[in-house]
Formats: sequence, structure tokens, C-alpha cells
Amino acid sequence: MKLDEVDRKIVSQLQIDGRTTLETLGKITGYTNMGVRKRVNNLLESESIRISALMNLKRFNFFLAVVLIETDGPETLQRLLKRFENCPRVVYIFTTIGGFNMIALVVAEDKETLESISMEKCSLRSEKGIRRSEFYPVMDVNYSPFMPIRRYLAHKDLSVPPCRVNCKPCARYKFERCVGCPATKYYKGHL
Amino acid sequence: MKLDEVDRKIVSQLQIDGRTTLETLGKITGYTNMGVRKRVNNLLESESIRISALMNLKRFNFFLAVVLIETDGPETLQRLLKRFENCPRVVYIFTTIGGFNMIALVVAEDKETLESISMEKCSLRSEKGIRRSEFYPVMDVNYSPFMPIRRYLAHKDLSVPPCRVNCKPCARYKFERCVGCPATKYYKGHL
DNA sequence: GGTGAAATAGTTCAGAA
DNA sequence: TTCTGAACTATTTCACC
Repeated sequence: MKLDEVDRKIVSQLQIDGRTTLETLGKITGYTNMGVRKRVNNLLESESIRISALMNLKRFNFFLAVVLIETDGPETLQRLLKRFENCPRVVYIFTTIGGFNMIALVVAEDKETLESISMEKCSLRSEKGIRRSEFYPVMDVNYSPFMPIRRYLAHKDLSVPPCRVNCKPCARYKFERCVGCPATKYYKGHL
Repeated sequence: MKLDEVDRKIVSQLQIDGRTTLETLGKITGYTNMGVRKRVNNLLESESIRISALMNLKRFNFFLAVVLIETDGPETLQRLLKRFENCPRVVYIFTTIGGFNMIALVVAEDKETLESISMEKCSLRSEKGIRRSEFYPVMDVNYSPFMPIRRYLAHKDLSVPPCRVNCKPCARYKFERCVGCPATKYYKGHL
């Protein structure tokens, strides 16, 4: 995908405000609103860009962590990716080249719950076949506190979490040291 | 910031499509468009959410890397944060607790240029006071290829890059092994 | 990419809950 | 304080150039 000057102006503006009207985009580019509409629609339909609500981690008191993982092979890696595909607490999982072959960004609504996804049965590290892992709690997110948090707010009515690890029998959940999975009816958090 | 059921529905929908009309949001929540307008404006004005264009890393052939850094103290860390504040290639810098105290997400438009920001004078690791660093090129971004890339498309007219390291005298830039900083007039990339 | 008219959507504000 | 309804303004859409 290549962008010309006009596309660049459009995308730049939509980065600042994704709801900018076609009219305004027209003024910025010197096109009519129909002209930019076609550009914007092309960018969206080709999935070159997506216009989406990001959440302010600071405002919602989200706690973020980076998890580094070394798996014993590609099967474990694939199993992990599949298992956490719909986990609301996983923002991104990168597969990487190097000593660690997987780096994940995870999020939770308090420190206790972040601890759960660091060590409990529902954590990334709990998967069989992980040789080594490191967990880095994030103190501060620099440059922009806005992040594309996935699915945190949807359903809340499942009886089994997307990762298939039930919260109910978990000691941390029982003793109120974890708010549980946001996708299930067991969720006790504020979101 | 706390969200009620209505806010949650609104934000959920805006995550899927940030340009959803107030009318549609009204239908989803059972409110009138005025009702949701207030909600949406509150969310935006309080900076709880931001609606923004994300770029598809795959579509634009972006190369991503995770950089782990251990600094010799808080001064180095602050200096680094300040220096890369406006670097278009830095997506996020997290300050963390643990063996590494800084984790950055960086982006480039080809492998050669990614290599530059891994080792050249304009790289994060070039800062004085770094004890140790690791660089993990990302093979694959899972779950969503969309990322809030900052400032990549703006200006392109500076004579000195935001990090203050000139591209012109750099050997990699001269020998076409780096497209240069996207914020400057020396930029030779496709974006 | 642009036009112009029709259709949708957004805004304002007085008043109800 | 929060939402509604109706009138008004702005924006978007559609078929066609």
C-alpha cells in the first residue's frame, strides 16, 4: 500500500480525530467531500486503516505488563496463540526472532488481577511447553496512554472464559484477589 | 473512570467502527441520538477514549521490533524519553520494573531501516548510560495488525530529525541501507 | 474526482422525568 | 441532572458527468 500526499493528509487528520467530517477533510486536502469520501472508503475497505476507539490506560487505571516467552517449539506457540485469541486481557502477541520467541502485552484492571495473569492457570506462562518466561509490570506508558484494548467491554455473559480456564475454582478469584475474566458472568471488576 | 452498561455499549461499538453515527449508537443503546451524544462527548472530552485511525502493519509492510533496555539510572531513562518523544518510529515506550527498566516498540518501513534503528546513532541503544539491551524483530503481530502509529505521515520537511541525529552523514543512509527519518526532507521511503 | 439534489445525521433548546 | 422531541443546520450519499 502506497499513500500519496492527499492520503497522508487524510490519515494524519484521522489519527488526530477519527470522526473528522468529510467536509473538513476536504478543506484540508483541497478536494470536495466526495473526493475525500472515495479516498477514505478505499483506505477503510482495503483495511489499510481502521478507525477505532482507543482507551486511556491512565483514566481507566489499567495495569499493563510485557511478557517474554520462550517456547519449546512452534506447536506450543500455535497452541498459545489459539488459546488466547479471544482473551480480553491480551492486547497484542508478537512472535519474535531471538532468545524469546513470543512477546505479549497484557492488561488488567488492578495489580492483584495483573498478578493473576502472571502466574495463575489462566496466564500465558501456564501453557505447557514454555521453557522460560519473564514478566515486566509496566510503570508508565510514554508518549500516548491510548491503547486499542480488545473486547474488554463486550459480552460479560459467558460461563466459560475464552481461554477455557474457569475462574470459579481459582483460589485468587475466591479470595477476591482477582476480579475474574471480563468476558464471563463471574466478572467482578469495574468495567 | 467508571463505565455503565450504556457507555460500555457505546465504546464497544466505537472500537469496531469509530465513525458509527450517533443515530446508530442510539439504536444500539436504546437512547436518542442526543442521549448518546452527551455520553460520547463526555468520553472524548474527559480523554477517557480517543477515536483514531490505526494503520495496518501488514498492508503497509511495516517491520516492528521490541527493544529491551536496562539503563544505569533514572537520568538516562529520562534523557532517552525526552530524545525520542517525537520520533515517528517509536510507537510506545514502557518504563518497567525488573531486570530491564524500559521496553520500546519501534517500527520501520523495511528490514534495513529497522536495522538502522537497532544499531545506528539514531537508535534507542545509542544513548549513553545503557547497560544492556536486547532487540527482538517481530515476525508476526497476532490478533490485530492495526496499530496507532504516531506522526509517521506528518511534516516531512524538517532539516533535523526530532531525535537530533542527522541522517545525511550516516553511512547507512548514504548507501541506501536506510530510508532516513520520515519527519525530515531527507526521507526517501514510500510513506 | 466533481455535481447537485435527496436522504441522513447532527445540533440546539425548551421542557419533562 | 439526564434525557426527549421537534425544528433547524450540516453532512453524507447516490446516480451521473
